Amino acid sequence: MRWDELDRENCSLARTLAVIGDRWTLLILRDAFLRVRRFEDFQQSLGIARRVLAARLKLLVEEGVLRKVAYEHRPPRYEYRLTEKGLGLYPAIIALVHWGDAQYAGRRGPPMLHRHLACGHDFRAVTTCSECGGEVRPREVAPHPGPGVRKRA
Amino acid sequence: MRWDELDRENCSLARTLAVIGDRWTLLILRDAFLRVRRFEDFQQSLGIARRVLAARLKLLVEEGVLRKVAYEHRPPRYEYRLTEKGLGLYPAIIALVHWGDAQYAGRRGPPMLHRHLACGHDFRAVTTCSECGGEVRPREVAPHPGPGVRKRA
DNA sequence: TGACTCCGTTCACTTTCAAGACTTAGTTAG
DNA sequence: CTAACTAAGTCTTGAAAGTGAACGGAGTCA
Repeated sequence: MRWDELDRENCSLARTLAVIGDRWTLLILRDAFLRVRRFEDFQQSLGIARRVLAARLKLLVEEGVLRKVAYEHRPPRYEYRLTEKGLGLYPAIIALVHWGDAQYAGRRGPPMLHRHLACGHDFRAVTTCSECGGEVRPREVAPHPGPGVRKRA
Repeated sequence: MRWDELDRENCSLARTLAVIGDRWTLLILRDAFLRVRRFEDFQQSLGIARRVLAARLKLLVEEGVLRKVAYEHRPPRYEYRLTEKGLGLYPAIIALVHWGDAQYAGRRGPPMLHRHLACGHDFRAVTTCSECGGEVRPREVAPHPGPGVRKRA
């Protein structure tokens, strides 16, 4: 199967990865959450090939994850900002960061901390159940077909 | 920058993506969470090139995300199972699935539902703060350097 | 003996990526 | 007016990774 057929799969993860699943996109979005907005800044922050950066930004704009906002008119220059849809990826990104912190931080601790402004503390992300509020553990979840299933071709 | 230099970056997301950030790995892990365990089953489920599947499984075993368990001795055959470290990726995966559900599910609803066995209900994953228990929203988080920071080279 | 199973490996391409030079459109300095 | 500079891409070229199909090994089954 080629990658560009993935978005037709009957799986929300596959459709998500068709948009943000390549090697660089989540790092671009991490930078976006850290208020990086301009082509040149993304490029220098990530060391990504310019051609690839241009392609990724284009896709993210087409998908509505980022939007281009003019910040200068002569010459016209645009910056890239997260949309609401893009902001919706925050839980996934913070979960990946937290996994990296747990697995790869040295004895000195993680390179970044995250302060929850609502309570003022540095926090870990905890995945909880929308129904009972309890923490969700992988072995306590049973996936089953939902209303949107289609049969495999 | 080449991809194999990423794990030296001073960022937990970069180090995480160095392990699970390629196009197929999260789909392999999705299958693993759905109790797919054998080479042939991964290959047929995903339609991935066998060469790539072999390389990914090898890396995931080396990284301790999966482990090989013998299920037959003559001829020796192994299956791939999630380790505790691998199970730790569940919050990230469920967050990505939830984003896909929210953005791409048709009017009939998502293709898969997830039942929380602790309470018996189908649930959404909610990212909450380990300190105050409140739901975390992206604009309410301030990242700042932690004890493990190193200066950029 | 021959067909079959499972887990990979090899081969012959095709596609994507990395790194840096180049382009375009406009601004600022001399 | 000209030259240098900036930002946002685009182009080029060799290297790397991915694709799909065929092949191999080690054993089972009829």
